[in-house]
Amino acid sequence: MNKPRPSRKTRASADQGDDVVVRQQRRGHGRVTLQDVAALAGVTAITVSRFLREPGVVAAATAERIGQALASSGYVPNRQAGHLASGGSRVVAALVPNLAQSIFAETVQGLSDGLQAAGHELLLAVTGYSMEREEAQLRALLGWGPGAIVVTGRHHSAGAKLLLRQARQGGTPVIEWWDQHPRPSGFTQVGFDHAEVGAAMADHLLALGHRRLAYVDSGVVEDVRAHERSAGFARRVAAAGAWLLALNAPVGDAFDAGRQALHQVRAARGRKLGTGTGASTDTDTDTDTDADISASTTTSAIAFANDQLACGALLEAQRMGLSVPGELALLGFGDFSIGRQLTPGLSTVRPPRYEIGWQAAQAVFEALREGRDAAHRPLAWELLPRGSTLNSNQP
Amino acid sequence: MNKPRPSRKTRASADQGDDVVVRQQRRGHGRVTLQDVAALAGVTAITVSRFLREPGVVAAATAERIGQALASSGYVPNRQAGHLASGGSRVVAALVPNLAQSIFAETVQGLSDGLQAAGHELLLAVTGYSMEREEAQLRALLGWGPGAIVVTGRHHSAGAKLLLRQARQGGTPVIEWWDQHPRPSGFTQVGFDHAEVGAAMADHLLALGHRRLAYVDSGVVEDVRAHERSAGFARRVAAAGAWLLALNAPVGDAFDAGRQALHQVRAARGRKLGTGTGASTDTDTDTDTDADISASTTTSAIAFANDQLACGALLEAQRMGLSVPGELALLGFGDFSIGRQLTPGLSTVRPPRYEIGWQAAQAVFEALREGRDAAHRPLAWELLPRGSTLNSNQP
DNA sequence: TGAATTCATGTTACCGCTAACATTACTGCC
DNA sequence: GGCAGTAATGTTAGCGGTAACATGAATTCA
Repeated sequence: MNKPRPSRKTRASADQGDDVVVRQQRRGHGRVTLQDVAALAGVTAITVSRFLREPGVVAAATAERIGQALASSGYVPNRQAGHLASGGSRVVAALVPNLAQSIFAETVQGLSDGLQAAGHELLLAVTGYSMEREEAQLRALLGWGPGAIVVTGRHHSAGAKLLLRQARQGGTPVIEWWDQHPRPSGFTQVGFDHAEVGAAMADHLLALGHRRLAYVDSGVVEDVRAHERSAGFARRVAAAGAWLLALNAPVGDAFDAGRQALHQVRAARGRKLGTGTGASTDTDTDTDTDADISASTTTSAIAFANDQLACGALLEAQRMGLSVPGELALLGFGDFSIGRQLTPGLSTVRPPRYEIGWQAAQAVFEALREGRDAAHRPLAWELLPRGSTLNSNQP
Repeated sequence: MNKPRPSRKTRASADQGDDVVVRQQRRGHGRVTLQDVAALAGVTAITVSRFLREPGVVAAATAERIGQALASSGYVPNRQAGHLASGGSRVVAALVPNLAQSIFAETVQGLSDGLQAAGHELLLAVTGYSMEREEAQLRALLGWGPGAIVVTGRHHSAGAKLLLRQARQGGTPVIEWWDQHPRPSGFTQVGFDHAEVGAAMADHLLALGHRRLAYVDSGVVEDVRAHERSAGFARRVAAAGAWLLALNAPVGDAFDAGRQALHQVRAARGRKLGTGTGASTDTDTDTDTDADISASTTTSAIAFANDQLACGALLEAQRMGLSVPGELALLGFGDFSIGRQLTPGLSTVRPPRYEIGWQAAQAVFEALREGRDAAHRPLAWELLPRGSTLNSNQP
């Protein structure tokens, strides 16, 4: 790591001028530049530039020499200069709430794979489920003049929304992934409607005859999508006139949280319980229409914001000797491998984790190609009934 | 997303020149520039530039006006131009083999968190455990003139090594994470010695009296670090004169692979078995010193390349009615939550997943601050004995 | 009080590359 | 053979910032 580099000769250097005060030359990175390659090949920089972008436009003989010059010099193009000059950019900025042990890791991988194939690059920022941090990150990323921006969900701070609108106005495609909502946000959405998933989860349990349900929501206050699933679940339960116990998972390790949540639900036997943190009051619909509270006075099915919570509860239920799904049915979200491995297998919803990333990349390409907003990409999810809700003697 | 923008007036425009052919102006991104802000504040661009980098150097009154101009204009600095002009860069390029459901996700998060605090940005590439792809990615990332480069492990293609050396020569810190080897690679290493981990895993099982061991290595051929753990394990087993069955996990879902691996190990009862793919022949040390093959002729302990494999095997063992650790001890690597949740808990090694990312960021800062290579950062891992190897009546 | 110094800001040139226009060499054609 | 048309390459002027040097006003100090 030695800073001093051989001083490349510059055009305007008055070599022999003794009394002429020579302004100290500004030095670049010391890397090989287009100029250097061009000199090697006996052409000017612009010819090499053309060759790099469209090899066909230069004469065959020239192309040959340039090719050799490139190879022998170890030239690495300076993207900053290129993008500055052309105004374009092949960087895609993506923002995710979280990466560690989350569904987003696979989505980022899908995006990365998709971009890769087209020679785009990925600038990634992790917001930690904080809208404030998202806005700051967004501001920083915008400095790179990204060719496109991918943000998670449709809920952002007012400042972030402004930045996104401005970017879009400037011709930068903005894509919201992991969400899809009837009420348009103005940006291309690649994902699915979480309220619908929540409703489907409720339907599944209701169809199996459960009338006293519980929903364990994510303990992360800003995990808006989890709350939407929760709300969708609650509405459907209310519509069916069934009984709902809604609570939020404790913070900390998700498996442990699931275990604790199970105990909370069991402890609430026979009595109503509010949400844990009171964050999302609208999901707190304890639809206690006593018309239908028939035989069982205790919760017979629990749905969870994610598979980790559900698996924790499943393992705890087994430890307690509770029969699943006989005494208690459990339903997760996310379709993580582990859920399929347990016995009974965890019923869950499979979101298109990887697909969202891949399709987001395709949406970026579409927008850049067409010069206008890409179409929404509603992606399919799937409810996977397994042993934690289905008795073996049921269909 | 409408391209046409109001044409900002340029300095050299001969507004009234009728017969003077005016060269078509080149247009930028249409975004607010430093010039615009400066004009608003009644100063020149350089003053605003100074204010942004070091607010103290401009007069209080000027600072006030510039601050207002910045706020009202919605200025977003153009990093490309800035870095081009100054030669510096606040981007850190990081390469990981994989993100989805892997230990690297948390490491990237650690890096992201560390960089964030210091106003650096993260340019991420996923190599898919392919050295070829790593080299291509590296070449692309270098085009951004990153302020530092973080690569996974110390094994790279010849071309990639050359690029890294060149970058380092040019003053760009290069950091290798997730590895730490006595033989220096020339770059700063942030991680631990995987062979040592393998040895410790063997020691743990040997100390418990196991003499017929199996090691299930990663099925990913290019997962060099897993192979190093395997080799370290094998050496220690050989040194102890115990019996080793080494095999590679099948590809596919890691839990399923673990299940299958268990059957393969059981099927090998009494006979030797080569490695599955033959990738790492040096781990294939079937140290069949029959001196010590006493009572049991069947494998009594299996170590795995990762927790997913181990958990798969643990669940399968339970399904088969095998007693763990009575008939079979199981040991994983990675310390994923799930291992702690199962009964018995999975004995495993906890690598400093998040810490590696965070410390890599610190190493970047150190290198940039000191102007030379940062010191190696050997990080501690920990073997966590749990129920899958320890009988409850053992200490 | 006037020269030296400091402080605040401006001017110029340049980072490395590419858009727009210019030029040159080569082709075909009547 | 001269001229239009085309193909290949060159020239110029930026993109939006910042390093280096310059300048003028305010301040210090002998």
